[in-house]
Amino acid sequence: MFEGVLVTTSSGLFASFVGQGGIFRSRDVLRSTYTPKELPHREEQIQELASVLAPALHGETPSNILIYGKTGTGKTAVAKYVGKELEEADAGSTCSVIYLNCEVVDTQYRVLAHLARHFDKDIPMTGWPTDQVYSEFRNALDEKKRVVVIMLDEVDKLVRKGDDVLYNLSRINSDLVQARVSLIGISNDLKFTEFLDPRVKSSLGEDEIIFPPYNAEQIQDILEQRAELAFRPGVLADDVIPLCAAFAAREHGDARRALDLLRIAGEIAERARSQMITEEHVKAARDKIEQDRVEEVIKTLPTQSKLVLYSILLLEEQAARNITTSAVYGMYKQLCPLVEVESLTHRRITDLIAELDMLGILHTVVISKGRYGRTKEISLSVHPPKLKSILLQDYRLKDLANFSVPTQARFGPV
DNA sequence: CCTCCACAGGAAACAGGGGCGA
DNA sequence: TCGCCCCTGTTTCCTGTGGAGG
Repeated sequence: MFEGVLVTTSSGLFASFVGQGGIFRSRDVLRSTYTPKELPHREEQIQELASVLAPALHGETPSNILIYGKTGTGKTAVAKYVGKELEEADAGSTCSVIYLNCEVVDTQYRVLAHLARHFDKDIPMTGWPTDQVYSEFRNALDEKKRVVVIMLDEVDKLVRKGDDVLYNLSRINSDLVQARVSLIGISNDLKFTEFLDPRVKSSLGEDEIIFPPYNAEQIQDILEQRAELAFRPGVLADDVIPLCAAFAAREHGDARRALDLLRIAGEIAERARSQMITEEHVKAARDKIEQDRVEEVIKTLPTQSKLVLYSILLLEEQAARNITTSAVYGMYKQLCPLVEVESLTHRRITDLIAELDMLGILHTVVISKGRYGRTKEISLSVHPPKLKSILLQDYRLKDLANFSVPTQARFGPV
């Protein structure tokens, strides 16, 4: 039955993927790592940052800057863009820009090693005393007259682990004879300076730039600009971009979300061998993103919460109607010894159920049954078989796989 | 209209693990 | 190194409450 098909495509497993026109011209354009040539609706911030950094071109030291803004507001893109422009505008090659992401490079040693390597210094991954790495870096830096702009993306991650680096870097200029350093801190936590050493705070925050969230129209512009590069002409249905923008604007103006949505919609359309991306694909993409989020949340839940979820799952499986907190607690009590977990109190389970409700995994309603008391009715908002398979991925719960409800539990003494 | 069920959910105490200064 | 404090998750104790049945 399938032989015919196999023979015709035997030229290669991927033949059908190569042959078909495809939707994407370049899907990387829609990834967050891509830095576009133009940044719509960020002209103001670009100007501000550029005017602060401009003195570097005359060999003067620019002020240190802190850049604030929520995720997906273009902080990193603007910083990288301006950095690139600065290096290109610099004729005498006296200034350079070093970008590093403090979420990846997250300790004092690694930051300094990274900086020193930028000047072709050989620094081992580990082993040297930190101050040796520091002086190595400083010497390399001071070899000639130049201005170095250091961009620290997600500085807040660095602060959590002690801000010694920031302190050292912020006063490195007094240690230098020829070279000059200017710092740019990028943070999405507006309050992170509260945890900062006051000296670092005042030196780092000489200048501040705030990035407001995008609104729906602005996101739409960004999407249109990227879509032109990312997709083949004519594959986008008219309402796709406005829809993506509307979904993302609802989530506090995060452009990254909008781009993800568009990219995933494209991937879904491509997989479906569709010639066009339609509204349906965008909705499917939104659902997929939401599903992935829920899956991630469930996977990282503490064991106790997973047990509670599993209890509700079992109750749902035996088609119990109106699942109450105490029914869940009864089931939970039975499960605990099976996985060798200390059981918590009823009160605590009430809270765990409330948390699961908050996360959108459950849905609960408080109802009063008059004479017969007051309870919470609980229902799952995740597809039960799916939930089961996610929960059983946890090795601690594997013993529950073939557990079935003892009958006397259902019709036990009243 | 009143009662009283069977819980919800607030308040406070508690446990124990980690970080920090002396 | 020790003691102290703080933070988070938990327990204990408690008060509050919507509405069916009397």
